[in-house]
Amino acid sequence: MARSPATSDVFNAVAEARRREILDVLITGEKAVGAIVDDLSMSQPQVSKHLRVLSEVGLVSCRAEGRHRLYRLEPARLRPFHEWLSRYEQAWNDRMDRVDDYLIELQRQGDPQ
Amino acid sequence: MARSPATSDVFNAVAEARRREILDVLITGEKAVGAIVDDLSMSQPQVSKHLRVLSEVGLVSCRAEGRHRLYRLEPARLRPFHEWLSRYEQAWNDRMDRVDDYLIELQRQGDPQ
DNA sequence: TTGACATATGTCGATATCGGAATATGTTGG
DNA sequence: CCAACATATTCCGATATCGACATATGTCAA
Repeated sequence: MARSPATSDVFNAVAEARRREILDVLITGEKAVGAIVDDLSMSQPQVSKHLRVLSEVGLVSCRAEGRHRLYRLEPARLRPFHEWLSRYEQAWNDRMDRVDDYLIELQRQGDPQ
Repeated sequence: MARSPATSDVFNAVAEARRREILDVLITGEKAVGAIVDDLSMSQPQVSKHLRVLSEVGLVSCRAEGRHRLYRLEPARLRPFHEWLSRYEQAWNDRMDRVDDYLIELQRQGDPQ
């Protein structure tokens, strides 16, 4: 057997740094593909392909305006994400209560990379 | 050229469903590898490998107890995640304000998968 | 219609990744 | 030391994915 599907869920879509960059650019509002290409330094096909992935997952939506295609962030789709994270908030807080431990831990861990 | 590194950051570590399952299991507290193997239905080597990835990113820590190795969640490492998400909260809220639009949108979008 | 512009799609090579099976390392108790 | 157990590592084939390049599709303007 091999790898499981992959790019088909929000988690994987967001896992790619380039795609996060695109989402970041779209925070300010609707943008055409060309505008994104200019903002970031990526080839146009790349941007289009990444937009496709983001689109398939619903993280962005698209609207035609003349010969341009305006892509727009769909923040609602980040919800699964948010919900998943919140399940860990409690564990997080439990640790945070013991501030000393937390600080010691940060020190001990350092930056794993 | 080819794909960029990958498994080396929190986003990618969490992108894999199996790894999320492991994290879920660890929410309740420290567990040995064998216990995780039992809880989920994964082979022991798989679990060990995924734990390695999670460990390299700092999402779990490990402590030896006899011949067992107890893995523990490190929720603090989810912070980058949380911060990234919060950048989108505003965009999210802006949309939520217009409740009608939101509902219509949910309807229009359906579930992309 | 034609040509210019905007975007999408297809192909390709290099590499990463997953899961499975076998095996290596490490630890404990007798 | 040895056997049994717990976990880690290595090797493998199958497949996904990325980025680069070339090309197809689509839309406007004259």
